[in-house]
Amino acid sequence: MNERGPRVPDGYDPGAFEPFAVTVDLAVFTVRQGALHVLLVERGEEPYAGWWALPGGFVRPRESAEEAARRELAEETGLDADAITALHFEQLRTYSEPDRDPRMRVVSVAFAALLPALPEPLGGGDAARAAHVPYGTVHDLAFDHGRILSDAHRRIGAKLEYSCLATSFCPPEFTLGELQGVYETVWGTALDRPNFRRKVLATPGFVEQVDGPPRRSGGRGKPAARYRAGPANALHPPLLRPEGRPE
Amino acid sequence: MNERGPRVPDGYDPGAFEPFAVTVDLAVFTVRQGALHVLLVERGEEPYAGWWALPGGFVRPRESAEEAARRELAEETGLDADAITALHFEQLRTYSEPDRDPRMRVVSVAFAALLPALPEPLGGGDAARAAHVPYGTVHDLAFDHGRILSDAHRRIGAKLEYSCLATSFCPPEFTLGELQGVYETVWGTALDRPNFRRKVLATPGFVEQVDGPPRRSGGRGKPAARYRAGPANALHPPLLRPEGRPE
DNA sequence: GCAAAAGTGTTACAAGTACACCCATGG
DNA sequence: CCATGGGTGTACTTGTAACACTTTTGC
Repeated sequence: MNERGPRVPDGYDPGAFEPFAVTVDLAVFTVRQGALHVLLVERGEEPYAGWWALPGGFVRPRESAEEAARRELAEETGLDADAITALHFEQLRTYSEPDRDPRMRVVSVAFAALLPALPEPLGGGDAARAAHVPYGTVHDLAFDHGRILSDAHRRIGAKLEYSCLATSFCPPEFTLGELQGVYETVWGTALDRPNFRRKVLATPGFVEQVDGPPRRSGGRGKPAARYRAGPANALHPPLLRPEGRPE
Repeated sequence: MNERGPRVPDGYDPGAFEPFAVTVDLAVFTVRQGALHVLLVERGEEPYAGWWALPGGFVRPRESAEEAARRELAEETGLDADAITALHFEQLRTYSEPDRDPRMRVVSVAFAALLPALPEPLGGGDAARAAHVPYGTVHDLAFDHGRILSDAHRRIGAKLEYSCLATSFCPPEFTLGELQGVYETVWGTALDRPNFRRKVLATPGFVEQVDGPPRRSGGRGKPAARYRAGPANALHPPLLRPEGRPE
């Protein structure tokens, strides 16, 4: 039967169907010290007590999944609302297998978010235990979160190829070396610097040079010019990874 | 608060939160007579009685959204289970704005499906009124289905660029002219035939030539060689549309 | 001076674009 | 014999890959 068609006129009685819980799960990525990190929280109760899990929570009655995702991220990281609205947020897909949560029927909308490597304000939120963990070091996540996380990683990697997404991993001003580092850590491959440079600068609106003194990127080496993200959000032609396979 | 964390120990009482209805909505595309068509159903009841809408329905207590989508499509088209499992099915995204359905809180997981232009078995299903409508001719759809449909169209168009998806629009055996027609009708642009041909044949596993007599594609012209879909599902390098902008 | 990082140049090759042209069939 | 769609060849342009080389800093 099709409850939205004319054949089930009582299909809209809120008590006529089994209730679903709707949650959001967040895959929050950061590039720190040349390694890709993910924000994880430690569960305090059964099931999976003591396990690492993706941050997330219930969608409230009067908010959309996107709003819930932003709210949860704010609570988990302690970032203020302005910072949250600025960063890249993207719906991944929805996980709805009947037994993905042993307690009840939970349908979860997964999101990916990209953070620049800010001074770590964790603990400012109300999360019991939360940490940016290097991607790939925690293999057993609660529920189906391991699958969600690997789906998110694959998606982010693919999007770097044809979008300007990489700047979302960077602070407001960055060097081309840092930008290249984002690609290299997410993809796990080395890139040719001269070619990367040309490619980025040849794409109009990807990055804009910032006037002013060049920036020191730590210790040795020639000071690099500073750039900020440009208005473009698509890359044409795409910046394909060496042996890349999309999707 | 975060009901999946340790701070809300009663967060799992099924009655403790407002119930959500979870539905699936389907954007079912076909290429017929050189035009892109979408499967729409006419609503029989309020709200939006008499309006065209995407087919869809509630997710049942023991099925995933993917299973619900396949079941609904079978009911709507009358196709048998084998045909349904064979065709391309893809989760698009989830629409969760609180007021997208005026009656109650409905979270809908949207799917896109691609059908080859089969002999139309519509009415074999139990849909009141369903039809393959040329894409773009119906502008006012019920609920937020207009938005879902345009999102689906954009996604399908983008996926043609880097996946072997186009063969899903074709019958088991097809000509390169028909395959090119799929690209041209979905993208709305003309393609150079010699280049298209070379590109497709140069991608290993995209199509495989079928031995046997060449096929007449209607009336005039040289008979074309027949092909079937190959084992590949990604296109490397991608087949970019003339002035394509992804996403 | 040496290592490290930024930045420039060059060359060889692969891929995409835009055509002109021939082939087989139906009317 | 001509319109129509299938199929081949080719020159031109663009993009990519690889790598040599110079510049500017810290130590």
